[in-house]
Amino acid sequence: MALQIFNTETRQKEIFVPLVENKVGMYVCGITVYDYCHVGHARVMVVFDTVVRHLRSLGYDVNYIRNITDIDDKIIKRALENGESIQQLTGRFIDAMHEDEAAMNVLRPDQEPLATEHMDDIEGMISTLIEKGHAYPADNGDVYFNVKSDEDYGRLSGKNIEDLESGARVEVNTAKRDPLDFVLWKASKADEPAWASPWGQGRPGWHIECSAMSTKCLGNHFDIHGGGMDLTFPHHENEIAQSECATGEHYVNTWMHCGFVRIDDEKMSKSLDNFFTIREVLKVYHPEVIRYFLLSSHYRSPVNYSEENLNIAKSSVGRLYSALELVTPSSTMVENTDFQSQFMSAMNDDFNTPQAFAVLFELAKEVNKTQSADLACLLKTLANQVGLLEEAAQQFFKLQPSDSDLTDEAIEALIEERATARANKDFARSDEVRDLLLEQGIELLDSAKGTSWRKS
RNA sequence: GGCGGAAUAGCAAAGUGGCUAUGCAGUGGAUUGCAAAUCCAUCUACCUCGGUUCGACUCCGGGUUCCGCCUCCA
Repeated sequence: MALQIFNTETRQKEIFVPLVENKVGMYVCGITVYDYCHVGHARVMVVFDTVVRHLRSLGYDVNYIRNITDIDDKIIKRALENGESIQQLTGRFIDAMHEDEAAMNVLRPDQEPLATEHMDDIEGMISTLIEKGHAYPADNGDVYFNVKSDEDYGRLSGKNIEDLESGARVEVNTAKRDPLDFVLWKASKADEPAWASPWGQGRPGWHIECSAMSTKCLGNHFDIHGGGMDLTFPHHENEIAQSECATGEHYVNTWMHCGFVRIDDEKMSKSLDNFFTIREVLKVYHPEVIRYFLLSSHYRSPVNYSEENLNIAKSSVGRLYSALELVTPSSTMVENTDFQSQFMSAMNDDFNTPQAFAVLFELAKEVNKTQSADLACLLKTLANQVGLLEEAAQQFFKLQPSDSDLTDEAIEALIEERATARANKDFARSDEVRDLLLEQGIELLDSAKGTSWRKS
């Protein structure tokens, strides 16, 4: 089964055909760095990381670009509040973002362009748009994109200009010729950071940086562009308008958008102040549990953040690891099994991770039953393709975040003591030790090979 | 108001015009000194009303409810 991807623009799954054979150019809208990343950001990171991993496993040479927005109104405001420079603020949160990603097994993109480092490209694209009559400098020093000059405007989000006009909110900005026009270049006030431009001191509008940087990194026309669903309109719609009006070429073949993380059936977002940061959640759950949770529903569906659902994810990942704890994977994988082809088919069907997970569970059952080290290797290999089961199995169960104060040495000592008691058939003491450890969230598992432990 | 997406067992979540999805939890059994893990068996489903069909959870139409975008948002 060939890879099919749901394209937001056509609202259907399409067989993926890259522009250049065996190569994929992919751009994903990253985050604006003025705070810690939350679980909603984590989903975008994990989903597109999984997309890239799968494309690579299919043999594509992927050039994965994800930008960082390091200049905008919120950044300016937050830096002012904190009494620090913009560079200090963004630098801190870029580092924090990289830590969070690394924790969740998210591979770094090939390039992470910063808006502030591409002012020339941004300026160039704005100039071209003005030359071609698609943009105009206004009296207040701003430069706007003229939406009416783009006949195709609205095709990604399925909106038409008339509907947008009738639904337009009260426009306070009178410098625009039309309420639908959006800003490409913002004139700066006296105390704001500014870059020189033919239109005076200012900074870029939000949408233009992605058009300029994606074109710079991937060319005028590339394969895949992704982001969260909330970016479909206006951000990506505006990107298409800017890019296609500037270059005269088709901009992007496949648009991918991932669904929201919800809390109590509401979108997790900064403006609703109902978010959990990645680092908060990592204090309670192992990174692979979070990763599993985020991939346990299809990327376009909403996923509900709750303790119950995280706990389900924890138990589920535990089941997969149990198989690998029971059977040490060999170094030779069995190729061309049904499991492998089912797994690949699921992933080829618009990255159907829940279906792929079902295959992993069936494979885990088979590993448990047959004790096949080769199948265990297959399980690990396939799971690795979606960034799971990368830990040593024994380690996974010991690395669960918990409140226990016991050191590994203390646990091992108690296990020793219990072993002696058991050898002497002192089962009362043996059970005492088991209960003692259980109170600390430590579970003991006896087997022919001896006693192992895990944090519950 | 415009546009778009959802409704599946206790919970989570795929999928299909007729055949056990899967995971978590529950129940019974095997195993265990006792447990856990594992294996076997097992109970709970497809929002509602019509239509098409030999047959619909799956297709079509009307409802209902929920969510998102239309302002910054991943």
